[in-house]
Amino acid sequence: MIRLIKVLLRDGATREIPVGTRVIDILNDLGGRLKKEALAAVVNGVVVDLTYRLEEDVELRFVTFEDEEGKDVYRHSTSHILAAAVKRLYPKAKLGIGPAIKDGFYYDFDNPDSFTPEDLEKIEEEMKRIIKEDLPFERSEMAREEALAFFAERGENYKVDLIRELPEDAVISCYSCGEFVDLCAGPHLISTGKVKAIKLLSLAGAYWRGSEKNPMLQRIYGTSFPKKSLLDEYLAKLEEAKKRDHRKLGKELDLFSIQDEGPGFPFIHPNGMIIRNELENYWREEHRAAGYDEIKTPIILNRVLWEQSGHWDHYKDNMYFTKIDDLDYAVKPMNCPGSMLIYKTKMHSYRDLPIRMAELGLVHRHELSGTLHGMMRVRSFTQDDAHIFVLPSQIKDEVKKVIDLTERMYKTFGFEYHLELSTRPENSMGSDEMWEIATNALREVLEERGFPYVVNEGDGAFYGPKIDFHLTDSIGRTWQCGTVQLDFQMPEKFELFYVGEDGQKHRPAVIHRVIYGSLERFMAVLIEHFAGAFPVWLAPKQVVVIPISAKHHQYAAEVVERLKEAGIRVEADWRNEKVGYKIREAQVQKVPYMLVVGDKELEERKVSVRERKAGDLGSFSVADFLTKIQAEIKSKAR
RNA sequence: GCUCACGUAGCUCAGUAGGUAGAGCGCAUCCUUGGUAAGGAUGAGGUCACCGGUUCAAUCCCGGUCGUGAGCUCCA
Repeated sequence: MIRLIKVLLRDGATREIPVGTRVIDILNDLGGRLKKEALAAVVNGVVVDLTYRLEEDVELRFVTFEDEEGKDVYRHSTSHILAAAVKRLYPKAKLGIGPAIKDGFYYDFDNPDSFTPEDLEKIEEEMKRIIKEDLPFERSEMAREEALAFFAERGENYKVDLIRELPEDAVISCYSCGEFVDLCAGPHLISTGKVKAIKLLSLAGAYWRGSEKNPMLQRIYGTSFPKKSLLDEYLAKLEEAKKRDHRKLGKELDLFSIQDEGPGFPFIHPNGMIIRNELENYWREEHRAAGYDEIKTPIILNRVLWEQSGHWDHYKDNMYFTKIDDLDYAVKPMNCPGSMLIYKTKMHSYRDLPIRMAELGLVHRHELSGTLHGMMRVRSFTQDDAHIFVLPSQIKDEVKKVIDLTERMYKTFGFEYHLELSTRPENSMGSDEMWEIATNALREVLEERGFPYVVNEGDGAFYGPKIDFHLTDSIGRTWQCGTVQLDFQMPEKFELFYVGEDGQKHRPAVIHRVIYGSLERFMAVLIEHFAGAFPVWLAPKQVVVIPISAKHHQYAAEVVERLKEAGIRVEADWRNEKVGYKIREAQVQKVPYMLVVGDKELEERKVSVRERKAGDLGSFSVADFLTKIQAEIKSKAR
């Protein structure tokens, strides 16, 4: 008598099937689209192979490429195909690891010779062959000793490493496709033929297990999709990202430059300064309204201060030093100590708190040369910093206000964002209790406000936990910009106090926070977000007047003059060229408005308005155009 | 910092199997006065990243330095 078990499917239906039935048999029974598209199954919340045998009553659902779990299985299986191809072509290559990642997968190899881009093409061809062979992925389990011997015999010392690190009771499984066998927890696709469209993308070095003490392996990145059209779409997205690269646009639009004479120290050109000043103006407006005072503190301060703040012990590797009259000084990597000193210059009553001190502070940090990246990752940058000195009872309320302000400002630019909470790092100061209290305070704010958030264990600042804002740009990439950090350490180190209701000295808490993060990075993100086509309020050049021929120069000059008087950033293109040529130039420079003036406009005292995206808007009087553009600037329309 | 690749005119890039270089765009001058994404002609512009080595001769080969890119690690 065969025992029957119950399977609860996603639609709520229950099936009775003989024990030991494979999930694929149920799938075949279900038929329909799912039968073609299912990649793996989830049994009681665990992702398994389609060949998995059911032994007890379970909840079962199938996953396709639409599901994250499905994508992961798909890409992970493709990484095995990559490894199999590399092993065929380069038998001496040793295997590292090969996981699925966002948008694709990678596999690390230790090969005596380094791979070249030509090798990548060969490997891709071999992968296609393996896919064509439609080799089944087969799971097998091994005892620990057996697995160690198996991989040791094949010279796979990295795999041996991995097995050694597995917990005693772990099930050690391997998957094979054809002659290729890899240590792997799985699950995998039914066979290599399931993979339709593949592309190897790049080649890079990566330390074994992410530690610079270990040997460097060669990492091959790639991606795969169940349809060629999806792969093409993804590759087009990569192209689009390349077109938006702020380093490329920064050059083309003459916004900034980075020179050999100052790696990581950006030069901001006149066009870039216009954007930056607009950002600062907007920032000051919002901060004034939110009750902040603005300060400015020195860039170079005495060593003693940095010892007191803890930076000397916890941040020295990232700091620059100098000597003045034989005394040691440091260039500030953060603005907080300066703010602490200003707080200490006078007595504060509990009635004065919260005190919100904002500073657009230029900081310098020695980042590793290999991490520098345009204006995203630099060695000197201006933080839109603020330090809020609060009574312990005001902490949560102030953190909420900071989140509100951040939300307001990000909305202006059209960014969506998500939050991450970072907890105590290794090299940090203060007692566990203090960290506990601070971390809980931040967590409570997040929970009370109902914000979903991710926790980054051990990723906080050395003086306190933090909430980071990761904003999402117009093509779905995320960037860390804003952060709110709660700090009980600096007030302690600097012996800050306020006089309480009881006439006694009490310790305030400090909230460190930035909204843009750094003006440099924020500008870079903006450039990529808008693909260089800035909203009118930010556009370095808002209007170009285009006279049709020399006859119209005088009228064009009048128009320019009127717009200039109204505060519009306007220029005319006086060059001896045809209209189409001048329009193309303005279009390429992404100027929001072009005003064409010729005989007709001269006669009617009007301008023909062309908008960079919408095209020809027809003719306007100068006054009407001014009303329109000024309204757009005022509302910061996007 | 580490691995690999790269560094030629303001920009984007070609090139020389070792004999000191070329295109397009841009710029200048001239012709053209033209109505919504490139009119034509002429010209200027480079110690081929820097320093050393090999060679009769190096932009090219070799070594080093600096810088850039893709990643690793790290972060606003």
